[in-house]
Amino acid sequence: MDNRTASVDLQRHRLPATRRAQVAAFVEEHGAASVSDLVDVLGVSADTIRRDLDELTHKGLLERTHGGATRRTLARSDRPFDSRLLDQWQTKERIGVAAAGLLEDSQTVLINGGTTTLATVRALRGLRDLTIVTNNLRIPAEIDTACVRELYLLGGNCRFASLVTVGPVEFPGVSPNHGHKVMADVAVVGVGGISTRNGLSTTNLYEARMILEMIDSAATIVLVVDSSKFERNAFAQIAELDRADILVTDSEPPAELAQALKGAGVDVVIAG
Amino acid sequence: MDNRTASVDLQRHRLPATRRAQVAAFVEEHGAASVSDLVDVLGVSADTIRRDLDELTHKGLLERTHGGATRRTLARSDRPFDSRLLDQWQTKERIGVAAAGLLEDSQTVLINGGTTTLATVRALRGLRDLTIVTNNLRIPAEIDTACVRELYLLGGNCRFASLVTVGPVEFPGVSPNHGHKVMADVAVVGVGGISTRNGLSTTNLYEARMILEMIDSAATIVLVVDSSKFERNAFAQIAELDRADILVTDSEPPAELAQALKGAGVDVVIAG
DNA sequence: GGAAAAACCGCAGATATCCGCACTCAGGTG
DNA sequence: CACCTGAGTGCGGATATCTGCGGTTTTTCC
Repeated sequence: MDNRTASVDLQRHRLPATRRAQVAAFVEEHGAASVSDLVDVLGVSADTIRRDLDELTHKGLLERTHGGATRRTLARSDRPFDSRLLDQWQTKERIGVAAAGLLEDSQTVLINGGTTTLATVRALRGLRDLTIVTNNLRIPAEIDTACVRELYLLGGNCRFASLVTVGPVEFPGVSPNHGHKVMADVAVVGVGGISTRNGLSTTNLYEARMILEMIDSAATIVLVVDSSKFERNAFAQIAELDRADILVTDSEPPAELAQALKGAGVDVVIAG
Repeated sequence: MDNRTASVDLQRHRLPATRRAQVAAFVEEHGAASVSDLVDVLGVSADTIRRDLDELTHKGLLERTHGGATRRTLARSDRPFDSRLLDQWQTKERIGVAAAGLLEDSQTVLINGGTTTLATVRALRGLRDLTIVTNNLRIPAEIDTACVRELYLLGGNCRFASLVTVGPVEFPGVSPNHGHKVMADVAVVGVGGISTRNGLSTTNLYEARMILEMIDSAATIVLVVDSSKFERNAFAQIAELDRADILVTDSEPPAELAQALKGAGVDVVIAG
């Protein structure tokens, strides 16, 4: 119930996209939800919920049923068997589904490395005509090719541990003396730490620089961060909190951080 | 019966879809279930259960019987083992080992896409301090990290079928107005066809251009090609035979091609 | 052959959904 | 500042779906 109240608080005067992400997160967490449940939780009319549900169904994030919606029946092969890993996996998948709810057909999306961003990519099924730019080498094998118009991989030095490249967010041009910078609608960014005092950080200096470039290159910044990163500082600072627009995570941030996020104008979506 | 009480608790806003899922789960778990059983468990009328059963049968999730339903008879799992694929695989591995034998510690190696080049990468174990530049997305996950000093991935448009990128053989520079061309000791190149009259070819125009750039960027060109490619012409021509230095393959080329290779100064290595 | 159980059919009440419309509100534009 | 525009939302009424019930038909089994 307190959870419910919190959601209503966050929902007030926020973007429709944020609410839709919350709907997606709710359904993903509970496995199924009725329209009336969602009306209670989010405090909007049933019609609006239905429209959200239809929208999310169109994106392939959930399955519409009479009276509500259910989680998409997932038949995934790479589910970990270790139950502790399974918990983490489910958490990340939920965050992924909520984040995918923020995207729209035909957008250009920048995506960096990490398992949480990868979960977002797995949740894209149903979207269409996306242009994706990433340094994450695992994305081409995992993504549903039906969603993408083009996928561009950023070149650079390869890091084996995380299977990403590090380098400029840019492609060599046809003429050798100037490259193509990238402009995107949305950047989906995973980071190593998010804290009140130092903002966003990650473990690697070059990666930090790369993420900052991505942030500079996109109109809307969506952070996908699980709660274990709250108030943690990784080695290299990336940017202050106010560079982000929406934070998708799995549980309420601690009070101080929540306050800072609010002050920085960051919408928070709780997925689970 | 306590089970029933629990169900009643959950029954508040139960979605039809949820109930159907429960029906399916019940039948799946018990192997079979009668309508009256399900009526007891789920607390709805027999007609509703029947309609659910019909629905689920129509979706192929279970088999309808008089008075109830049973688990769907399992699909047969015998899959014919394709020994031809195994042969091909072994052939490629042999070619890979032979090609890896041509490389030396501390070299810079350009590698393009394809399963044969990937076999070469798997055979690198034992070499040290290599600098590798590739457009093959599968290499970072497969390569033994002990062999490499640095691995650079060429950025560009991603091709899903082959998991490679296509784009210039070049990296964006630190200053945005000139890129870094690449110079390598060896290029390990797989192609789609090799013929007396048209030389080297591949299925994709952009890939052809990229391979040519690789050839232009390396001192020594090693072709890794299995014998099924002999005298075959793929869609896009890459270069004449004389651009290659060494051909590693699995069996003697046909006479005419062997002659042409000799004329072009290409050493032929047969991987036994 | 006949009785009991199961399935089918049509109906009616309760929801859920669909559709058009009006209203709000932020973001341009003259 | 007035005006327009378009997305987002809530509302009322028409329509569709779900569900239980009584009545009828079919199946099962003795």
